[in-house]
Amino acid sequence: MASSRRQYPFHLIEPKWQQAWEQQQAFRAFNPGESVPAEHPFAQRHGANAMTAGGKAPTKYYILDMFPYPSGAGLHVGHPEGYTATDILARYRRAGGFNVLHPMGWDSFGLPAEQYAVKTGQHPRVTTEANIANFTRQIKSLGFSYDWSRELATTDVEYFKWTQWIFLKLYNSWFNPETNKAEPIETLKYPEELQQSAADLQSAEVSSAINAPGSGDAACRLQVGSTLESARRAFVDSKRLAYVSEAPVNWCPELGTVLANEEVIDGKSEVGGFPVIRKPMRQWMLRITAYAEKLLADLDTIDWSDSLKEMQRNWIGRSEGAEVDFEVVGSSRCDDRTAQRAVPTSKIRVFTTRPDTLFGATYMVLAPEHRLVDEIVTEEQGEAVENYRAHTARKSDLERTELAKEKSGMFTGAYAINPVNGEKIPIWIADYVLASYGTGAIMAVPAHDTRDFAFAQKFNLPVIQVVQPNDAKTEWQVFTDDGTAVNSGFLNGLPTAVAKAKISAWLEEKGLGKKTINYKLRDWLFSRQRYWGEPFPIVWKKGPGGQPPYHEALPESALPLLPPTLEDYKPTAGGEPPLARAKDWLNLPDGSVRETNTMPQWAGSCWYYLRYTDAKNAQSFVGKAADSYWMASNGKAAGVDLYVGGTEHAVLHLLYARFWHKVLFDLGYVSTPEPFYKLVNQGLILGSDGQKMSKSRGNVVNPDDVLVEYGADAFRLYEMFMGPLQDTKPWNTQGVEGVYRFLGRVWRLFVDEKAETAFEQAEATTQEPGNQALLDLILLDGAITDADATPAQLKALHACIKKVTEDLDGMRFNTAISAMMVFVNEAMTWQAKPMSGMKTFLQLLAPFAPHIAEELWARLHSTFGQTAPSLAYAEWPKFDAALLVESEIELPVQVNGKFRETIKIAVDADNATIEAAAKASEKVQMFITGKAIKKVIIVPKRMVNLIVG
RNA sequence: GCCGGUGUGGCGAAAUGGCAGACGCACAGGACUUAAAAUCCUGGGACCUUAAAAAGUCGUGUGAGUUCGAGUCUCACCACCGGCACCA
Repeated sequence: MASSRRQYPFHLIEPKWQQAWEQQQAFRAFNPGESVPAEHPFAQRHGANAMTAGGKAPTKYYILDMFPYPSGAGLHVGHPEGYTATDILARYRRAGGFNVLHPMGWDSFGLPAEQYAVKTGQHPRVTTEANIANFTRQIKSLGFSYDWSRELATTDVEYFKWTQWIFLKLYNSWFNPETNKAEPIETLKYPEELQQSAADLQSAEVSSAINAPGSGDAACRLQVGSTLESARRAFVDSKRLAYVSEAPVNWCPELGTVLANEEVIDGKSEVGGFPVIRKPMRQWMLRITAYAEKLLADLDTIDWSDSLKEMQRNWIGRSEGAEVDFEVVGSSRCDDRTAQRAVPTSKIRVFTTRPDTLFGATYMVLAPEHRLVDEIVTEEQGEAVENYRAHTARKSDLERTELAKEKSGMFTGAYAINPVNGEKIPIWIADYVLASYGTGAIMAVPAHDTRDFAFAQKFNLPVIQVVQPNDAKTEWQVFTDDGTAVNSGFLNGLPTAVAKAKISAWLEEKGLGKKTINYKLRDWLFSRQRYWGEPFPIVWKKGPGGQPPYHEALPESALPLLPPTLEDYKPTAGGEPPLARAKDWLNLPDGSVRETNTMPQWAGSCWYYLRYTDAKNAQSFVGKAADSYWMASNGKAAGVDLYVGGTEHAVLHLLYARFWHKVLFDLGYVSTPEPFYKLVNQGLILGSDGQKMSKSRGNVVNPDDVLVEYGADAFRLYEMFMGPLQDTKPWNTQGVEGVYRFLGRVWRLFVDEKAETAFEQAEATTQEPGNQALLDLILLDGAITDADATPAQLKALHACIKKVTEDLDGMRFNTAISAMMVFVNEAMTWQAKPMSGMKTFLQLLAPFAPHIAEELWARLHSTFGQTAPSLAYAEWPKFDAALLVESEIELPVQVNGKFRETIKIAVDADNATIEAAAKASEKVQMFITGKAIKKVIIVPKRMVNLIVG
């Protein structure tokens, strides 16, 4: 397989041009206000003052790759697929006259470096930096046109300082439902009872004022005897976009940390596949649910693939329905605590998407964790219910999922009244009802819900039909679609949609319920029990008079908050996060202690695209001018113009980043509501066996090896030639050989054969392997002259310009490359090669294979005594449609819709001429002689179809 | 189960409703060479017929439909890939 002879000296050309680009900082992007050095190619194209106050700044084009986690394994061939696509487009846009921002950086917090630290005691920063160095080397060897002056890593102190700063903004903001946006916490008004004096304070009233989701714990803290101050604090804390929750979380014992819902797959950790259990813990949460509606609605304003938008929609999970109150009857086990309540909790609120089936509700189910369970359970059922609750509490998510086939539950002994018909229905608890969705309680309509039906079957509960399928043949049992209401009193005969509207209005009128929208989206669990992450800029103060401690944010001036240096990176023996080991860091002089959790890896990636626009700003996370220039709305486009990365981030990174961006937008720190206008997912590259690449399968391809053998240009070209960017496709090393041969043909199209031989001989005998001077032995082919191109040559060239340009606009890299192959195949046959046309071809090739294009471009100019302008900034060629017009075309002729022959005919021939020519064709004659021609269909310039009978 | 996507030669793929398989890989034959490599040229969906060809028939997962004409549009189904999954 190894080629014994290089197709062309890429091993000299590629390092040469990579150095040249670096030396002149060719791909440095200039910010508004910057003056450009006169010798920089950007200045030569756009003027040195283009970016200064009076200058005419070119339109920006922000093209971004998802930055990688710098793992110890180094780059695999999947990374450069996206990077090559974006690089080609970045170079294409630069040639098109745009000011292109194309940066690269590192998502460098993360678990592997920490696990290595736990094992070896090596500081994660050391590992991380070594890995970044390796990634940098690999990425640079591919000749990408990144602006390295903007390089950043999420682990940089100067970067995570601002990550912490954004956290403070979240902490110090609340979502105002009236203005429908986030606002500084200062605009939050206390409810009336908290404006009064402490003496008037009734804890029950305060509880009722606090109804934000996830605020149950805050309410718990409001015991009788709270001071006004702590009550107010609890109220404010319950509204913050970053808040503390004591709810059950996904705890992964193996990883020693909690995980976000999104990081748990089938009850196992996404990383490592370890079991995850539910465990109540104190955690930091971000109130992403406040943005559910905006995150959903704004999907319509951005250009992402349908499948990706759909994934986000499903994850947000909006559903419209109604909340209905059911009165509880029967005995209530009143202990001292509940007896004191001013208003007995005699109502159970449920959420349903099918209020039209209310007449069919034959029982109710509460989640086992529902807070009313204790109050309604009867004496006789007390123990059984308690046992059931204990049993489900022990279950992990995995067990809950695995046991889902078999429903379980327990009768509480209590009954509720169905508000529409006064029927008494039993109240059960069951773990198929989730505490965290809706109200944590449902009305069960077993006739028209598969889960309720299964439950009713198991526990012998009645099933009443209330919807009649419109198709009479359909069985009504477990019919969950729309139909017509039956056995439903005043709803009878109404189609489902109408019945829903009518019952909703009726409920609202009677004060029994109201229309409601629910979301599957949960708040984002934002803390991790790890070392290698951003520490929270939070301290815990001692509560006055023996009250529980409360949290307080550090001032911005205290940022960055650095993590302490540790000897041992393991969690403490008591299960505290590793930061708790650093006693002098942990404990502050005034007796307060620092938060020991750290932020998840997603934090840093939520805003890195903003930092790139102003990477060195020491005053602000991003400057106003930089933000509004690079993230500006260009007509409809807003934010990053093109973002390319893998689908694995469809709901994690891409949802979190949109959320942060919207908060920053609401608070006035950024100028656009969405971060990424167009998003494209590159497909997976499989091993040559068609399997996912993995070490265990031994099918991993290392780019370094490919580069040694074929060079960066061939590697880039192959990655793009394999197929459409979005598709999953297998790697085939012989395919690399194919594009490598193509580059060899390009080389031989330009280079004199004898000079090539002389070069090879000299290289074989030289002592210096990388001797650049040898390249001077290369002379161009004498057939390249400054003579005019022939019409045929111009046609071939302009067809190529047209195809490559259109395909680049549509991101069809594979067909663009094939168009260049067609051109080269034809040009190889030319006796005389016109210099101007050859130059133009190099411009087309340059985005794909920049090194060989630069080398030949430079040689072409110097051979003809010209100074070569920068290829990277040379104006993209335009095609001349007039040159592509044919005087005569081949027209396919069909008889009865079957292709029979092509005829040559003038383009502008009229229909009569075409018909005559078609009939005259010898082959066509065979099929039409002796038959009557019934009809002739002529599509100009397309085809002729003769219908005979 | 629900949602989204994909099915075209030996392989990667290409085709505004109009000549299916461009371009490339692998393969076969030839030229060059003492020979090989590299390079250059030629061939190539299947079937049928033939000494060879020409001609012909079939052919884009399966089955229907729309149309003068369908890989492309519509409906039903099958397979594979990705996502979600007790969300009321």
